[in-house]
Amino acid sequence: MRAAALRLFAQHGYAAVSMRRIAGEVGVQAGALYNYTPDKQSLLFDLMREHMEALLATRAQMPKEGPVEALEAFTRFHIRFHSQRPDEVFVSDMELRSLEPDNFAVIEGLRRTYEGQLEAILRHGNAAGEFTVPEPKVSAMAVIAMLTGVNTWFRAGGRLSLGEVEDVYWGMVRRAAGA
Amino acid sequence: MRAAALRLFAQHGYAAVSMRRIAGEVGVQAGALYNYTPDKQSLLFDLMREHMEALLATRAQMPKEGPVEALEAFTRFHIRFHSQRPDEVFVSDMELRSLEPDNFAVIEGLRRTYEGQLEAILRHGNAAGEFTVPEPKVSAMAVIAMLTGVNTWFRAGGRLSLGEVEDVYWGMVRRAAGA
DNA sequence: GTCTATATTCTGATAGAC
DNA sequence: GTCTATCAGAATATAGAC
Repeated sequence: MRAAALRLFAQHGYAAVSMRRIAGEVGVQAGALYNYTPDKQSLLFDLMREHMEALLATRAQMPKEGPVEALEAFTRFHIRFHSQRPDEVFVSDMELRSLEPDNFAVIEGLRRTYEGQLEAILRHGNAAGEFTVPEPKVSAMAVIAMLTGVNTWFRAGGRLSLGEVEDVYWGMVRRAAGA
Repeated sequence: MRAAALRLFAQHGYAAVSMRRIAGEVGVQAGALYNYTPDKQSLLFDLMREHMEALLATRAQMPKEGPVEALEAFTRFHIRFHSQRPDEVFVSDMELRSLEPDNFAVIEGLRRTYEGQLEAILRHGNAAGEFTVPEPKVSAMAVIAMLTGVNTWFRAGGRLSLGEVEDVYWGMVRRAAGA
């Protein structure tokens, strides 16, 4: 059910997908879904929360390094992690407005935590004299927006491999940071 | 009707907004809307098409310059134009999937035209020896994603003025391009 | 744990009075 | 050009049989 909901939400949007349609994908009737989720909103919220928690948990396993290495690691990690989960990323970016206020606050908090990690890397690099980033908070959001944009066009099997895409983006991020 | 639809589509999503609700915002009954649009899909499509055409028309008025000046002008223009039309940008980015195939193809074509203009600037800069951009097409999409990201956090009256935001982003774009 | 059936509300769109 | 009324169908969610 969760896999079907994720795919359908990504493709058509939360509001445009009915519980009947999710059930149809799974091969059951609509009523059966309510044995697995209390309602449609919880289904969306759980998908988004678990995506964000997986993102933070995976990043937490990365080694602590110097600013330049940390920035490169963040860049490559972000591209790789997000390119492997296009539906989760799409839903998490597009359906924030479909969350009820309490649920929105939770997801927003997780997003800010992630942004804060990149901001910290930029600040440490500035302090160490390795970066010249005038606005670490703004720059962190700018870099994340740039990196997440990979998902809008990258397709495996295209002209560039994912590793080559990482190289291009890391080159831009490195230069943008003044490293 | 169009202003109400734009705002509601941006806030709640196309599928989540009913014609009755748009009519309620306008202060008429739902049936009256059909004197102004043949159906809901046309309403969305017209909003998106006119936004993209305004974007291209406004850019067409900009003077032709050398690569560095053109890149700075593009950067500042993109941020300014998009920050003045947050609802149009949001709908145009988020509701591509709500367009019927023929309508999608039209909007997609307009988007590619715009991306191609930035790509051309980068290619000319490379040819003139003023930029060192390894992948102009990829870099153009990366820059546009980064710049459009301003809309997700910028609010007039915050710590930074729009001009200061432009300065920060132009600094990142300039360095990323190797200019 | 899935089914059928249903309550209740809402949907896009149309017809015809005025 | 807006209204009321309506069509035909779909929405979420629930109840109760099995």
